Amino acid sequence: MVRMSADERRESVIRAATSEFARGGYHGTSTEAIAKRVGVSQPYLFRLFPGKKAIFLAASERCMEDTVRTFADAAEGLEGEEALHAMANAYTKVIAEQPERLMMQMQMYVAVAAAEAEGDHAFGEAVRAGWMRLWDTVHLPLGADVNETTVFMAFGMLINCLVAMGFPPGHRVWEGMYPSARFQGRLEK
Amino acid sequence: MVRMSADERRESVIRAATSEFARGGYHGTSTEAIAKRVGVSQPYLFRLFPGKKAIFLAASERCMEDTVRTFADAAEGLEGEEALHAMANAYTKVIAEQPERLMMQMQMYVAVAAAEAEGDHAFGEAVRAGWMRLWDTVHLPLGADVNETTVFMAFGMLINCLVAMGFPPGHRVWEGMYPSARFQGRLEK
DNA sequence: CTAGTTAGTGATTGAGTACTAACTTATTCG
DNA sequence: CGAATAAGTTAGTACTCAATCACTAACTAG
Repeated sequence: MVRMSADERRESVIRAATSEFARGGYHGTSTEAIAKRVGVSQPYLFRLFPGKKAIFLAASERCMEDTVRTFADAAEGLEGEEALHAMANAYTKVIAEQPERLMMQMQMYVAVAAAEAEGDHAFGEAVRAGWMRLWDTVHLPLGADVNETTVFMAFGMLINCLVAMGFPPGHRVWEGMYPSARFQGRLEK
Repeated sequence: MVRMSADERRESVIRAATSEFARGGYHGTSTEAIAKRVGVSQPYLFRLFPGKKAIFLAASERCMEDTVRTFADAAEGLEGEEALHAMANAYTKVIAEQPERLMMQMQMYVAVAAAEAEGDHAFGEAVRAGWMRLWDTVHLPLGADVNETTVFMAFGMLINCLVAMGFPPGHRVWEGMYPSARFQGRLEK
């Protein structure tokens, strides 16, 4: 038996939960599945977190945080066309290497409506705040142009949806997306 | 007691299921909730459909069909900029009047990954086929320009996500989107 | 070495859920 | 009318799942 500090365990739980929730969504994922992936007993999760919802929230916030950082790091020190190119490339890397992060995003979005319908207003607030943080993070490097930022985010959401639907790389739906030369031409105007 | 033909009932079930699945997703929606909304006993659903998955599939296909028709009708007899404007307006109307159709789309997309992970390849195939039908439907009126079509679809997906997250009308995230004059300027180049 | 704390488990429970089987009621039509 | 058929219900089963409780094993400070 490998013992860890509670904080380290919580980290493991967040990672495992992200993978599981990304696949099955909130309701399609059992706490037992998460526990199994962590390598810990199911009841122990409830000592690390007050409940399943708290685990989902933690995974959601981590997901947003990671994405914000991805873009912030990519665009660091760059501006305009160069920043755009760098951020697009960074996201391309995420698509290939961590598609579960995109899926977790999607699961987050659809979970808001459900939560709000049940009276849980806090979750939606957190997700919207995360989105605004993400928005602002790409907005400045892109020259604070609302239209350009909106297009950038739109492409991101299209990518998420295409990945969710399982379109394989190389399929014609990706044609209008790669290379990010597309973005470049757009900014030049 | 109001009796209906099985086919009529199935229609009611599809409509009710769309509303319920849009909110809770596949796993977050019970067949009892659907039955209640239809006004029929829960076991009777299993006489109208072979199982819950079949209901979800039927609702998904209907959702795609409706969206394809929305765009086809809007763009009928129009081309280029005019078609773009008409389709954008049509979708704006859907956002306002039937947000559940957008949510059902999202639920469909995330359900594909889960289904595929469970070995159900057929559902994903159906959704991807629907997407391609939708793509082709907007592609021609937009002048068969891959880039324009991709941007159009991207905006659609961004809208879906913003609606899912519950951003209210008038919020600044919508700024870069309305009016669809945005689209017009884009095509003129 | 021992007392206290922290990490972790096993057993269980109560609520919910997809689906089945057997039965009942309305409608149609010869 | 009366029998066949189609629409619908009630009761029940087998199962899953989040959460609780009572307990044990490991680490650490004095």
